[in-house]
Amino acid sequence: MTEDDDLAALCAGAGRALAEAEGPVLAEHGLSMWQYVVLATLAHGSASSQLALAQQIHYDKTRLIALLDGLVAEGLVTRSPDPSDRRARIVRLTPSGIRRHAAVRDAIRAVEERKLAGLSPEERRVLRSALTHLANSD
Amino acid sequence: MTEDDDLAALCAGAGRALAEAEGPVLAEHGLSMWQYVVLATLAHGSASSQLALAQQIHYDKTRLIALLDGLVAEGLVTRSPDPSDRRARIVRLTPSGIRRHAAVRDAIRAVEERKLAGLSPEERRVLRSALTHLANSD
DNA sequence: GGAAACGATACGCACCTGCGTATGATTTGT
DNA sequence: ACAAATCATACGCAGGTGCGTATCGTTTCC
Repeated sequence: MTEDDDLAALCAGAGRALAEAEGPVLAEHGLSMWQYVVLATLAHGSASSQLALAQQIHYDKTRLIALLDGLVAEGLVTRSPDPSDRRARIVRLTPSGIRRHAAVRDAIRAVEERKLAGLSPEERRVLRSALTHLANSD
Repeated sequence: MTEDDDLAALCAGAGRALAEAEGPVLAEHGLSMWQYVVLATLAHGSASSQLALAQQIHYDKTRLIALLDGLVAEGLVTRSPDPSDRRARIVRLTPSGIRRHAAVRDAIRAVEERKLAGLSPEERRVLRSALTHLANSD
């Protein structure tokens, strides 16, 4: 019985299961998946311009504008001109955005914790490391 | 440094990387991702009706018809009436479909092998088992 | 045996997505 | 200083996606 599914299919299945479990949590906090991804990326601090942000999260740069508009309207992020390059805008979390992200992140982690139940710490470590390897190889 | 990305984000990243690597391989064999998923599912033998097939691969049942039409037109699968329930159609791989699937599956596995380079057999085992666990829990 | 459920199919709709194009402001390279 | 590249933004288009609805033949269940 070589069950041997494609790795891609396994990733897709796990990803879908996680997304389905996390969807309601995001909804409770009034955020869409992409809005959360933006907040998380900004919280991580690794995005300078809007273009860089779009590339980092693999989101269409022309539609990122509307996404950010929504977050700005909710007071979760700000768009300020970059003093060193006045073409670019620097996107930053507001204090309210920081709080919102922290709250949602904790809720998300609780959901993941539940989905990971039954896996040893070592298995979890290997899982994360292997997924990171797959995402960054080649 | 609690890099600690969301598991969902990690799965998405790994899945995207695999899909990007496998896309060209599928194209070389003249198959779309969904066509390959159907072939693989049929090869696995675990689908009776078209409805069951759609649910198994999480594909919209109303659009599965056109997908199957394409595969039938290419002579890779057949749609025959189920003798035990004349409403249902049994979808089967043709000999040509079996060969096509085997060829693509081998090519896909070679790609995955390359992406997995650097992971020990034990790590690969844990990865597969953990992903399966995530996909099937709850 | 008649009503309700079910499978395959067709069709339309609303949304999301990636992609190309355009424009204005600003920076960079020569 | 002038041309070319760059960033944010707007707009549209073609394709994919899930979802609801309808029809037709068939099966199930009282």
